[in-house]
Formats: sequence, structure tokens, C-alpha cells
Amino acid sequence: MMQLDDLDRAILRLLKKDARLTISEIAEELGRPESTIHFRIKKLIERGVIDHYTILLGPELRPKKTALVILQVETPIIEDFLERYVNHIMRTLSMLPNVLFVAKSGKDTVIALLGDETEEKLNAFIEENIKTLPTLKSVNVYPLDDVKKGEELVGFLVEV
Amino acid sequence: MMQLDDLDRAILRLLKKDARLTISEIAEELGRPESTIHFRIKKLIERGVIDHYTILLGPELRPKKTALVILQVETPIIEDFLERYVNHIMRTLSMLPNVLFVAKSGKDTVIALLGDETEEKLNAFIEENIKTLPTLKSVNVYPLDDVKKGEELVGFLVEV
DNA sequence: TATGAAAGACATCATGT
DNA sequence: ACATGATGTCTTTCATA
Repeated sequence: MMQLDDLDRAILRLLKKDARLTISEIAEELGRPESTIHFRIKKLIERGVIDHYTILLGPELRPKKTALVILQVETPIIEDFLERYVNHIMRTLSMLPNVLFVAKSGKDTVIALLGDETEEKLNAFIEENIKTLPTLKSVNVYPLDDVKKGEELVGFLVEV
Repeated sequence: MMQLDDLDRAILRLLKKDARLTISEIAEELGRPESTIHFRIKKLIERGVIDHYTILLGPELRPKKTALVILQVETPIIEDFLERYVNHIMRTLSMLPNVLFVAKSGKDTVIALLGDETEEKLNAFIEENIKTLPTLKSVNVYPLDDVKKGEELVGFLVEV
């Protein structure tokens, strides 16, 4: 798993901005022959440095309101149950299209990123689908009001 | 800004999985003529439904450890300063390559997603670059231990 | 690994149903 | 919305260094 050199990184940066650039365009931009660019990209894909090519969906399809939710699960008397509780909650959340991201933090905390059309719908969703989950100790909701970095993330995660 | 029909959505789903599919491959997969697929994709791009084409970076380039950090900013005596404090913190964080995502929640809370090579480096980064920020009321760190949905997000956000 | 050249595949566009 | 064909461009491969 050798390192990336400057040419590799330059190619990756260009493709990240626009993966539809043709090999000839990249070649011209970087002042290298097409065959070299072709070879490098082939290697980057083989090595898994490029996982895959994808599209980013635009604002039209992105939820207008997003919120981060942090769930703390009640510790049961029988300790072994905790992991099952948490996994069950994560599985349940993962299946909902409004839920863009789900992760566990520590043993008893679940973090989810939610998105919906409007603030009202989002709040309703939280009331009906999140706060009704059994065995919760606490639910903290953080609406994302102003995203400064990584905003496009939602266009990447949203399902179509 | 008309609606998407089933064909549009099918195309988007295929491109999301692999944006290097040729028009002929998509046409065959969906049992439609190439000219139709070509036309639809053109329209999807024109409308901005497809924001742009991009690549997802593989595990080699992704930070191994990620954590969500929730910062609460101390409310100053002069209320107007709060927004400046918060904006300043967001700007500062945004410039760091370890910081993958930054958003504001409410008036006094900043949410950031951090990533680094190892747990130690990540913790050091938090101690040195986060907890040292002025005017913080609280800092909560949630290491993301097990991501159930949206894991690829990091490969999308990471810089190269 | 890098390059140049050549062959084949592809997107694109125009025209017509 | 679909079919077809003409055009120029791009990718891919291979031989060579």
C-alpha cells in the first residue's frame, strides 16, 4: 500500500471537484500525457484509493431541515441487555429514510442525523419515531441551523 | 421545477452506486433506449438534481478515528458578542483539515465532526485545538465507535 | 512506471416517427 | 418519448523505452 505522490493527489482533487472530467482534460490541466493519467487513475481504483464514482444530489432533493439527535439508552439491570437495546435502536433507525446517519458512541449512546422537508415535519418525526423508542434515558436534539463546512454531506447521504 | 418520475429515480440510484456506468449500460439495465437515458441525465444535470459527479475516497485515506464534538459557548455580558464568538469558532475550526464538518445549532452551540489517524492523535487534537478555544462553557466529545448507516460519509468529506 | 500512437467504444446531436 | 445514424471525442490497449 504505497504512498500517493503529488500527481496522484492532484488527480484526486480534480476528480473530487468534477468526476466527469475526461482523461484528456485532466492530462492537459496537469501537463501530462493522457496515457499517464489513465494509468494513474487505473491504479488508484485498483488500490481502492478511489472507492467509487458517485453523484452528489442537489438542493431539490435534500431535506431542508436537519438535526442531530443524541440518544442515551437506559442501563438495564442485566448488563448484557444494553448492547442489544442499543443495536436494536440503531437497526430501527437505520431503516427509516429520514435517518441519514446512525452511529454508536460508547456503550449506551446513539447518534443520528435526521432530515426532513420542514421544521414541523422534523419535529413530528422526532416526537413520533425517536422519543417513543423504549428504554431511553435522554434525548438531545440539535437542529443544524447554519452549516459552515461539509454542507454537501446531506446531498451525499440522502436517498432517492 | 417539475417532479421526478420512476425513470429519473432509477437513473439516479444507479449513478449513485456507480457514476461511471455508461449510458448504454444504464439503458440496458433499465430496458430503455440510450437516447432517452441521455436526455434524462442531461435534464437532471440542467435542473441541478444532480449537483455534480464526484469520487468517494477509500479507507486508505479516511481517518481511522472520528468523533463528534458539541461545544457550548459562554454567553457574554453583551449579548451581541455571542454571535461573533460562535462565528469565530466556526471559522477557526473550518480551516483545520482534521475538522470534517462544522455547524451551528441554536445561538450558542457548535457541532463539529473530527477525524484523525489514531485515538491518541484525535484526543490530542481535541485537547490542543478544541478545549483551548476561549469562552467555552462546555465541550462534549462523542467518539463514533460503530457506524451503522452513512459510514461512507467520511470518505466523502475527507480532504486530499 | 511513463509515454506515444492507433483502434475501438462512447457521447452527443440532428432528424424524423 | 423513442429510433437511427453521423460525427467527433474519449478511453483503452499495446508496444517501447
